[in-house]
Amino acid sequence: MSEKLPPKEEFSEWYHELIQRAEIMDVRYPVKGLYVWYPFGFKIRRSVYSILREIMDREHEEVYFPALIPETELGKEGEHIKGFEDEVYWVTHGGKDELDVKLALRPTSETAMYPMFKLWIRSHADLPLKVYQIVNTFRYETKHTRPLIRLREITSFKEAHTVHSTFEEAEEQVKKAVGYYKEFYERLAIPCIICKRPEWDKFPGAVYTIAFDAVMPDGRTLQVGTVHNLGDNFAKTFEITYETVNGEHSFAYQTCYGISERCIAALISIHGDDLGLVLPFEVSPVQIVVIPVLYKGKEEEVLRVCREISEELKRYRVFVDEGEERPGAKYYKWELKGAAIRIEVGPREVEENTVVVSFRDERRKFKVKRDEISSKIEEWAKEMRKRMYTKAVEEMAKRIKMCKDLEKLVEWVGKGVALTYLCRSERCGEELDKVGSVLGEVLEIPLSVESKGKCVICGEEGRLVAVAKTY
RNA sequence: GGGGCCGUGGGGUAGCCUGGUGAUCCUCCCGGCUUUGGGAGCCGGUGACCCGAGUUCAAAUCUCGGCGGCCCCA
Repeated sequence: MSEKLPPKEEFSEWYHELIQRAEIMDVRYPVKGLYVWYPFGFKIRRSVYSILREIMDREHEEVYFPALIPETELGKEGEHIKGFEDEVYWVTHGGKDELDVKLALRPTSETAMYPMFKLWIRSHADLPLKVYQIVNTFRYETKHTRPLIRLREITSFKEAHTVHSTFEEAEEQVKKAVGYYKEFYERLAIPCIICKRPEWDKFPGAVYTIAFDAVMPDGRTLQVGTVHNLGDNFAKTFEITYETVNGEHSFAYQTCYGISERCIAALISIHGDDLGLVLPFEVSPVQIVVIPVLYKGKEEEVLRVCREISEELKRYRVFVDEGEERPGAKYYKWELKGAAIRIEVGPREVEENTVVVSFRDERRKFKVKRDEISSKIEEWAKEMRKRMYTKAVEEMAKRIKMCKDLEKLVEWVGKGVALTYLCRSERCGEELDKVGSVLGEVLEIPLSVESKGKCVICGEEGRLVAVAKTY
């Protein structure tokens, strides 16, 4: 028997407790901002990232670049280094000797990759180049660190980097990347706001940045994905050129886009409830849990049926919980851990050739004929994902409010996301950014709203923007 | 950047103000008995005062420093 979780309304406490109790991360590692993946958490990571890999593998190749970047490369792109210099960890010594050239622990890998891209790319035939890697990155965060959300070591940064011969082609790639990320988050049943970040908040060195934001239960947003068009900024710095068909030399155009384990923070936070994790079937470490209801004298028969069911469903991640606890305790335990489908088998079910089934998101119980289970799983999984997505959109809608005047907006930001209109002037943008973070011009949002209106600051023609407190 | 609060078994806590008892309670964990259709009960057991210095006959308790955590404001 273990204690209840704090209610989800107390989001911060709920999140922190759940992360530990469900055995996702151990927060006790003795360095601030670094956390340990438990085996259970790591299984979630693995299935989430295998979706991401599957999507990436369609047109990218996986690579691995070193974690250490020489100061001379990291510092080459002026804007880029300005954006990261306060957060870089430096390796300054090799044993007792001080290094001639300090080595940075990658905060991101542009400056590790692009000097090599210069060597890899000679002619138009080498383009486009599309690669990705899933690696750890380091950032010396000074604000509150939080498991999966704000880390000093991001353990699971999926970063893709592409190189093209024209700006238009890079532009196309950005669109594709946005499409991939949409698909990824749809499979996790997580609705996102897709925005074009304002100038002052774009990726350092990029022409522009498109970002995916999830809305957390406390109304703050979590940036869970970014797509950058780098133009030829980095190509000029790192001399990435190619020979055209005509024999001329031209700078290449680049994009990069990334997703980190924040996607798992969103997954947990958006779907979870007062009892714990609710995970889509596809990513649940235990997709189906079978609970035997044992009575003295009838154990053997019930266990035999449970094991048969498990064998029949072995193409999924099934677990028969034969532990000593009573059934009720097991229900709570597997609800905490987000087992998607629960199957209960007791003497009654054995007698009738049925089982009791319960879905983690709904929690109602119903009887199913034993020989029908196997053929229904896919359908159940699909419906469950759909229900979860619909519910997530509804919850999101509750936390987003159209605020056409500034007073309302000021009042709402902090409780949730405000939608409003903003003209393109820098002054109005900065003014609005004082209220909360301007996420940028809204490109897509799973709600219906007018895309144009009057600027909330000056009253001129403006575009739809989102403003929120962010993680 | 500025301010405040707090570090006690694996987790959560009482004790600290006013120094001295076998360091409290819940939970987890281990062993046993008994039970099992939504967090069972009883018995027994393991396990802790963040680190360093100082004050003192005596420090979880007071002082200083370090490290770590949390919160508020900009």
